[in-house]
Amino acid sequence: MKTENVHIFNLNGEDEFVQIQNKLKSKIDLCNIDESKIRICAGVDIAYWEDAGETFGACSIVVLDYNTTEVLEKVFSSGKIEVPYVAGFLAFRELPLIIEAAEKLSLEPDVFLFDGNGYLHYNHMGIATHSSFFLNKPTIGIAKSYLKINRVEFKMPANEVGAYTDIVIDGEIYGRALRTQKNVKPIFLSCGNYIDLESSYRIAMNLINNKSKLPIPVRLADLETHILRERFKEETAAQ
DNA sequence: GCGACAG
DNA sequence: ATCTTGTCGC
Repeated sequence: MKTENVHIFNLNGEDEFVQIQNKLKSKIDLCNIDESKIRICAGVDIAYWEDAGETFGACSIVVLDYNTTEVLEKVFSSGKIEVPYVAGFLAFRELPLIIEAAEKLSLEPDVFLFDGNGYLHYNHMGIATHSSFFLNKPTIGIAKSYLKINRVEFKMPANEVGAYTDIVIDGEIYGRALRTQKNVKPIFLSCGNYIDLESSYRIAMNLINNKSKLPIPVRLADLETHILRERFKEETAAQ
């Protein structure tokens, strides 16, 4: 699948990162979507490892039939990670591998689910939102831990599958603490882009089974990156 | 110096 | 994210 050429690479420092975020932020469109038109969905994740003092990563995108959750396609990419992890700038670290993998897709997913936040971000520009500008598709953010913004804590949702509490910061809904399994900590859902929160919620819940608290596409991508890491670890170490 | 900190 | 064994709870 073809990705949009949004320049974000070869940037110098966090000041330029913020400039890019501000520029893209103004183009965010949390529009309503027609869920009945969703046929295929995708999960995106990255795993890391160290070798000779350098950091490497493997990205996996797993494409599923939205209705049957049958796996339709898997693509990956791997390589040296050049950008350090800094909370708030995850996209600049992970996007190169994500784009490389997305370019290998023969299918065009109707929606992408990311391991990380979207609109629930200091600058509304978490990885799910930022990625949408390359993919030109609706995206959803699924984080496993809470990113606190302006010292606002989230309210723990009821202990029932599907229960949630909205995360409101300065009067604006940023995302949702969502219970996808009973007796399991909630996940943190937010719009990526080109989609509304209610649709994001329904899509995420439609992709939950009793195997994981994560939506199936994200969970499968997570598992896949671990397999890829074992494979590439040996290949890079052998050289 | 200390705490915060998506992945 | 990753390093890692046992162990508490349903």
